[in-house]
Amino acid sequence: MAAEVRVRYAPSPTGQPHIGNIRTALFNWLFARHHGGKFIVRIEDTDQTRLVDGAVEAILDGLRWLNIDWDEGPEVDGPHAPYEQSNRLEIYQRLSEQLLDQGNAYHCHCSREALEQLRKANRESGSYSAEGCRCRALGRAGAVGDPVSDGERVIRFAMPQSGMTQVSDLIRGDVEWRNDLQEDFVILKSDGFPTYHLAVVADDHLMEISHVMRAEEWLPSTPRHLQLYQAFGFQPPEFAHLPMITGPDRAKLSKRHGATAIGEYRDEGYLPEALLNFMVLLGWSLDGSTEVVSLQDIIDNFTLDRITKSAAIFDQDKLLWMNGVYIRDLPAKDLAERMAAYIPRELGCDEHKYLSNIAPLVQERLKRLDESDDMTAYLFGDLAPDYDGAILVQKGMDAESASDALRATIASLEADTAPNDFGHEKLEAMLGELGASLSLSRRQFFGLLRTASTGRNVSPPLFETMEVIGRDRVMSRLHQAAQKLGAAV
RNA sequence: GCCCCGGUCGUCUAGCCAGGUCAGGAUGCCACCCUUUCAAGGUGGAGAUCAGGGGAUCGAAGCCCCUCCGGGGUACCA
Repeated sequence: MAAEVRVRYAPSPTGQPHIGNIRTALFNWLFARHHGGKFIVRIEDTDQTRLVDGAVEAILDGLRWLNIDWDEGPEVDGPHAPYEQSNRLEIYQRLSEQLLDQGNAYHCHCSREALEQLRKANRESGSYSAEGCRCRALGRAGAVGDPVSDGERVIRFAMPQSGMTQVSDLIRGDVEWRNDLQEDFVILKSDGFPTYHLAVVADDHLMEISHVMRAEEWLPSTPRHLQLYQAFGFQPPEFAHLPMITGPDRAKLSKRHGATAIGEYRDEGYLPEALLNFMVLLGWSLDGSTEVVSLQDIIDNFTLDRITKSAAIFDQDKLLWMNGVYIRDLPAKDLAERMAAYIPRELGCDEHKYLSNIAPLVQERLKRLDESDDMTAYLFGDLAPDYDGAILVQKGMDAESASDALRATIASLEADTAPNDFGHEKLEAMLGELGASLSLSRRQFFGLLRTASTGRNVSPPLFETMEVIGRDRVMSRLHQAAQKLGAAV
């Protein structure tokens, strides 16, 4: 690779940025960073009918969230600005004129319906045939002379009617197409906007893109692009068509497969670094055995020869596992801060501090950050007063023995602990001994205390949890539990 | 219909290009260990006739041919 590596991510702002789309961005970015090249973002807003408000911002937010930075593009600009195709219309129009002049393009007045008929009539190939549409034969002069449909005309590229077009794809190898099977595709629409094909070729050339890395769904349109490069006399870039990401049914990932927008993953509490690690493994591998890879190692080893050819199903289960791995790997303070973002209350200064005491307790139980609120609810404030007292009674006990055990615990704690003397080690020693004298199993006794202290029968280790909750609140919760049991007895 | 790409455990994949030990790892699932619950961790297990069929070879997941299946593309969408 002699020249500088320049790759681009070229999304259309037609909705929420898709996970498959973002994966393409990620691969381009990794490739650029691996080669010390440039990563460019270009907004392909050539379809005026599908624009969605706020989509550009959502796309950029998605990139930022994953920590993918761009060297040229919206907000940062660069030597090839503007980076929104809607602001580059003159370029495409000028280029279309050039093709018209060269005889590589022509005006076409045919209606969609007429073309549809043509395609149907051509049952064998099912494609539009230049023979049916006479516009190409009319040439430039003929088209201009038709005042009636002047406003409806488009410009089509005149595909060569013989020969082959071949690409040496960096991932798929040599692929070739018969030119006579290709349609004369539209390059400039009747509204004056270019189609993807014209715009992408023009801008990739103008922006000096060295490698076009895009999803496999683009492979079939590559011969069109190659022919455009040739007609313009431009040197084509290298092409690398990435395997697609599919849903469990192996069809192209779409909304019906559940969460597909990058923002949903953020909202559900996935760590960006975990999602990134997971996504890169969809189609790329370091060595076949390493799964958790640091970003630096990914960048250092990100080469095209390690990219798979086959499409990959997006496996939520494995993502969840990996998210857990990354959560467990976080420094407690960092985890606490991230958890705070998922607790839908304003946390005071004390509560933030408290949260960093809690974080280590829930760390290895947390799979997603959005569980933070529920998983810490009983640690904050007062216990929900209305949990069912019946869950206090553990397997193999009755309410009376539970009640007795609770009263004994209360008495013992009141006598032998103080607010500043409520450490988990001491609690464990004390209550372990007490439990032994009670003719209850550890499981039963500790289970009872767990439920009484937390209102749940699942929690982090009991004594650490009690310590974090603190003596005052533990005592009041024990009393509360005793009352519930008293009512039941 | 036509064109193109793909096909290794349920899933992500290593191995393929430069044929040669029980096809390796991870996830998910199951069991056991640890254990005050849930997790985490540890150990083990089930799970792939390498899509199928031919062929050349002493030898094929790898090379060649055919078939099947899956997907993508066939728009004045990207």
